[in-house]
Amino acid sequence: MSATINDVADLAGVSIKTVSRVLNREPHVRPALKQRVMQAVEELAYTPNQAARRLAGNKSFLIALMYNNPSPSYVAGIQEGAARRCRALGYHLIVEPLEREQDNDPAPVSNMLKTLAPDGVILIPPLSDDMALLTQLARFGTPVVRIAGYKQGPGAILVTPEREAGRMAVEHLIARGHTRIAMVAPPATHQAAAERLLGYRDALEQARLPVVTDLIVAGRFDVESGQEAAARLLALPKPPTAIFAANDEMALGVMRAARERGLRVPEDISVIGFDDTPSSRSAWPPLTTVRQPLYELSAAAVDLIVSGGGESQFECPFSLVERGTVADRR
Amino acid sequence: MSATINDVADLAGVSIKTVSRVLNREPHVRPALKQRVMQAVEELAYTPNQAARRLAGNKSFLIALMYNNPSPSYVAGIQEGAARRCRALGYHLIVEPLEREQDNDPAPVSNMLKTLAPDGVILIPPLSDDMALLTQLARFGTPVVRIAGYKQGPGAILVTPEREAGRMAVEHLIARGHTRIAMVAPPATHQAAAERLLGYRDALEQARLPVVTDLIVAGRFDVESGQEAAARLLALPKPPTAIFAANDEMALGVMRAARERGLRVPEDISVIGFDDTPSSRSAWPPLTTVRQPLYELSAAAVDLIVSGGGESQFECPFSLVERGTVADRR
DNA sequence: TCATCGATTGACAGGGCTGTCAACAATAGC
DNA sequence: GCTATTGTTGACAGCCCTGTCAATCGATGA
Repeated sequence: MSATINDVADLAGVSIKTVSRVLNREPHVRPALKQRVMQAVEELAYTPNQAARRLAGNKSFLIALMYNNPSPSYVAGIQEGAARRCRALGYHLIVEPLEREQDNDPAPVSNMLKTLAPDGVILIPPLSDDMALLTQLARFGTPVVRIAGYKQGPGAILVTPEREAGRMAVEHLIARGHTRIAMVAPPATHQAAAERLLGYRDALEQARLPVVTDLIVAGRFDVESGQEAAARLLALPKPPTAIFAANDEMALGVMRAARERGLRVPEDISVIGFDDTPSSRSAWPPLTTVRQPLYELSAAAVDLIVSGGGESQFECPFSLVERGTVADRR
Repeated sequence: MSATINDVADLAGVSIKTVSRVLNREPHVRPALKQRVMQAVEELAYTPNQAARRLAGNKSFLIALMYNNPSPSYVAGIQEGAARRCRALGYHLIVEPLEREQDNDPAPVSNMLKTLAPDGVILIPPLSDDMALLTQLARFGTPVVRIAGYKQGPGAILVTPEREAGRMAVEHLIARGHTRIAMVAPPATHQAAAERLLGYRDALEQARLPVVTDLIVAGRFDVESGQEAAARLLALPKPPTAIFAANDEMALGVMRAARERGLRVPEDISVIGFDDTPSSRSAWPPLTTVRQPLYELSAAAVDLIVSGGGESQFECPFSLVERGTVADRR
């Protein structure tokens, strides 16, 4: 079968403990020995056995990604970055899709924590702010990284500057000459996304434009709610010339509503989304949106767990993806 | 810390071996004892330690999902079904995104197989037909389930009746009075999807309609290639009245091409896709498409691994999702 | 009634690795 | 040159389970 640490030790002519030290990058090994060991490892194509490692020590080299986020592209982006980074560091990623927030059965989570004892857990919104879950994880002492977490609570928070990103989107609109800008806001439950609304206000205020409450309508992150919200917005006596939707799905809904009223995008109404989902790319006209660096974000989350870093913030660059739904009115 | 099997054995007043037997559903345990043990397990909230279990026995209770499929929604669907089923059976899912087919570095895979020793591996297309990978997996003796695998090769194949599904789509068109039906075919490399083309022919032949080679153009599964293909199709002297695209992205491209020529969907040209991605739902008009039962498929894959079942076929029901891109010409 | 045989139970030995600790070597300090 | 440190190395125990195998129990058949 597969080579064991004994084989390597024999081949290198050292004790298994020394091999172990080399493998775990522990100090106190002379370079010459280290060299010999590494060569033996190479020669035998030796790979340490994870189960034995975990049983003896306390590291499992496993990281769990928990989510109940309904957007496949968001989850996939995060997952891809995390898995790649894990691989590079000799870790592996376990995925744990949880049921919706209502179903707060703690058993599956406790279960997983006990059987697998992952070295860390990555949470993505809206789980990042699920207090019950956070408390449960804290009881186990498992390091937790909350991506785009917002509320105070146990576990490192990896803040994404959503507020700045929201502002960036609106500034783009303002720079194109729009002054009457509406927003399809995120649902109140999604705390991190609420920051986007704050960014919207920031941009408006900085440009000395009024913040009109009629121009802010909350949606539920799906196409239908975006459509409904936009229908209301466009029926206003003084309708907006541009609409910023808190995610792409709702932006697509906005475009639908516009079309229903016989309005052309972007000639009659400009639209900007958030997330850069595949849908936004394949829509017609292709949606101008804000891209989150999911890949980099989750890679950083893994790093944070592996390095055992405490509370930390990661400033990552959002970028505006200009496509075809914003008209220049200057 | 967490309770061990010894604690359970003590509480139940039996040997640890008996506890082990109960936990693993082995025979030769008297109901009375079984009862006592289960109660002790309950009381201590005991969960067996995966690492120890694997070290001692040969089961890791881990299943690996490997993919390099670029469609987030496809991967997410499969993953969701697999992870849920795993949880129900006491297993866990590891995800391994592989690099594109070109990068055939076997090291990461061997590595993972040796360190984690998963009880099985699930492959999704196009990996399901990656011979190099299949051979490598076979060398390790790890059970493999290939979702929508096509070519002969080692490992159980889980066939999805893509051919029938393709035919279903085209029959839908024919039933609506279309007789000149084009297809944006899948790339030749995607074997499973090639079945969809066969289904297209089947439907045409059964309806005694001619199979015109000019009406079959291959795409690359992305919006652009769908657009290009449709541009060619629509520029034909006798253009089709309906186009069946081998996936949703290309169908969206078809709609784009139609719009560019000033054609209305579905009034002037009907379009039907394949996969039921989120994009198809949020497109305008929403795309009529074929839904694959991804969730059920991957759950079945897990079952196959856990039960140790050999070669097997799973007939799963595709369904036609009628939305707004097919006109009735009768 | 007694040997026989299957059902039931437990003792024990690892599985592959890391933590602990003791042994020993090299270096520094006086 | 000699002791006090610090740096290196290995022996050994043990992590928590399962496989093996022997022991015990109870029932069956002669």
